[in-house]
Amino acid sequence: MPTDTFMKLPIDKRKKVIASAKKEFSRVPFSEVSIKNIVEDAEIARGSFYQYFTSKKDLLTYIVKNHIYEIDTIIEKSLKENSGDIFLMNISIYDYVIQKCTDYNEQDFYKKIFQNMKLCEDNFLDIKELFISNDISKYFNLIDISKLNINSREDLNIIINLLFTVTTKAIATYFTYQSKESAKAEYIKQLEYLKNGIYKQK
Amino acid sequence: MPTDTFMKLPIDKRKKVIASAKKEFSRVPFSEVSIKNIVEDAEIARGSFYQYFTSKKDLLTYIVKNHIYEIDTIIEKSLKENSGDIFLMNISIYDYVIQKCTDYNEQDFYKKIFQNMKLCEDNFLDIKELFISNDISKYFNLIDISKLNINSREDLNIIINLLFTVTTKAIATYFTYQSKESAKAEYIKQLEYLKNGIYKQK
DNA sequence: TGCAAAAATGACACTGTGTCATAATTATAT
DNA sequence: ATATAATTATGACACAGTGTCATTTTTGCA
Repeated sequence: MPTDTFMKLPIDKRKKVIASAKKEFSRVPFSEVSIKNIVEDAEIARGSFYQYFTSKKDLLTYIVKNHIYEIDTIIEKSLKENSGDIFLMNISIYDYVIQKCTDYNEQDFYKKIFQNMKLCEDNFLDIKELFISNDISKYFNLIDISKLNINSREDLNIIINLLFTVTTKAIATYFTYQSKESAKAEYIKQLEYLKNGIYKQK
Repeated sequence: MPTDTFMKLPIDKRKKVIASAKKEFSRVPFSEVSIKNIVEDAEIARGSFYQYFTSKKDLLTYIVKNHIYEIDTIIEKSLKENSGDIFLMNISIYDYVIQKCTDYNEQDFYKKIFQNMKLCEDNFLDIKELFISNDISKYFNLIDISKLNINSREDLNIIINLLFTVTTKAIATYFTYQSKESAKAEYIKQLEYLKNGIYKQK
């Protein structure tokens, strides 16, 4: 989290810093982002940056979480409105993230974020750390398992992970597609295969 | 690719450079890997490094591809031996990569590689660029589609991508698991869900 | 108005980068 | 064996960017 100092800044100055940061994060992958460029573009002293943020990671996490802050709410809402359907829940996450990230001409920024997201949590830039605040297992009781082909709580976990893997990849891929419609169509089709199986049913 | 100069080096010197590089790549994620550390550990001059490799990326790609060079052969072999079953093909890829990467005490190295692999191709450290040399569509005619629930060539592509996403993630996750057995068990279960569907079949 | 707390500043010491002129070694021709 | 050309090795060098911190400037408030 940014420091109090940053939070108390006049809104215009704060916006300018964030705008410069987004510009830089849109330019190159995370590891190549230069704080020098950000402070020059935002016209603040180098030292000031470190009075506002503890690190590059701190800054990026703040920007992203500040923008995509409702995921938990979206998950809960979707499950309640769709009688616990985990497929619709995943589509809700997908739609929400896509909508948020393509609004306000932020495509370049989020394209970079998603493309550079790690496959697996190591340092960070892992989708889970960046977006999902807590353990999603708290929503397990909202899921309707009667339609699912599971024998244990373990199985449910495996299914959730499987769906999450596919949704995450689909979001990341979305930004590289020419046609946004076919990106979504392909994702929906993948979910259909997950639902009914790739094999022909007898 | 490394330069001719590197290739013509005495085997011992080459091995020493590669060993030092692996040590460094095992220590930190790609972006933090320092060529300074590598040349010091390998006891070569800084300038020599740049006479051998054009970049850090060049070096890493060489090491990995040099070690995991048979993926294409594995895919072809598996499809031919298992009458075109794409699920068994994915398991073959999984097994081959895991076996290669856990042999020779290279776990730390490959753990770092997979954990820092990108979700999507941007710069690189994308699994596709690193491992798969060519378009896999050349194996399409080896796949038995009679068992699959598809209506078009497009559908087959979607299925392949879906499976590949899941397999890639499973490989990456493998290195973070305590129990290697349960890592594989979970992957196999995910494939079962992909095969027969998450929904109960009537 | 004065003074303490908060915020801003940029020079500084560091770390690491890739290059390149020069030196050392090796290969080839006579 | 020797001269010469080609290849390879070397580390100093100029750069770019980092995070810190002593100092200056601004702000809030008694």
